[in-house]
Amino acid sequence: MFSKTFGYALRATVYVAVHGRIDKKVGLQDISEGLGIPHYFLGKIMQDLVRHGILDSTKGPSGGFFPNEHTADIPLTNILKITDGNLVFDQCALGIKRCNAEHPCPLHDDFAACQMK
Amino acid sequence: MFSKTFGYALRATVYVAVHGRIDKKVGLQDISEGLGIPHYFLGKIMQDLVRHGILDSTKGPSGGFFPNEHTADIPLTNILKITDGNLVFDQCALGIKRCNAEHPCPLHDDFAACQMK
DNA sequence: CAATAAAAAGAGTTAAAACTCTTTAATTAT
DNA sequence: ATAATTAAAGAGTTTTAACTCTTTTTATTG
Repeated sequence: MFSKTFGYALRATVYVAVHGRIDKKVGLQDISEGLGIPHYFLGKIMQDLVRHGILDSTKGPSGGFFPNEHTADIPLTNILKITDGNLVFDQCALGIKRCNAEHPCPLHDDFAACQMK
Repeated sequence: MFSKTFGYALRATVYVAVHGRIDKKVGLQDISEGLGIPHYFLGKIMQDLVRHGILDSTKGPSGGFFPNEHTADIPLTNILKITDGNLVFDQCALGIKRCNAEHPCPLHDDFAACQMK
């Protein structure tokens, strides 16, 4: 349902939001040790988060990751979309192919209400 | 977080509970077509459910799957344990290795409350 | 009791997710 | 300017989950 990658991304974002500022960047090493996430793998995930504007980063000595003006307001679902794509959002909660507004499954309406696309 | 297999198992169990009785068995074909789950794969999953007593089955012509006296009362978490193991239950919600009752993470207590082992 | 129909069991293959390593580019400090 | 440091990018490998096929066992029915 949710990938491990999503969990890592979420936790790393919170970690940077809590520990970092523009004048106090958080290094990859620091995050991966602090959260127990494989170093190289987390690198890839962080790349993605920065690319999508969830966080900012700089290279070079004393470089690292830090929150930007949006970070605190980003809906969790944005991160979910980045790591896991839209699958959770555009398919039936019960996996029924012909489920739609006309022929809703028992969960259709409740589920639609919390998808907030 | 939850495997696809778990979703299949859950849906198939409900399908059999709804459509089957001891004198009206539900065939694998029927379930897999009704729910859009790959035939052979579902076979494996059903095997497991029967082995663990979630459902009953008989072989032979007009054989198939049917609910037993427990089926309706089985906690969803039993099925989760069968398909996904205990991982969801015995590790920290935030994935922090040194999280425990003494050194709880922010979610520890809330999460423990809903693990109901 | 033979033929048939169904699930169970065994033994895989394929595809996707998780993870690693190496090289390159950017930044800082000397 | 050069060396050092750090993230980005590229190009993988490994592991796990998802899925498939074949053979065997069990039950039913004519």
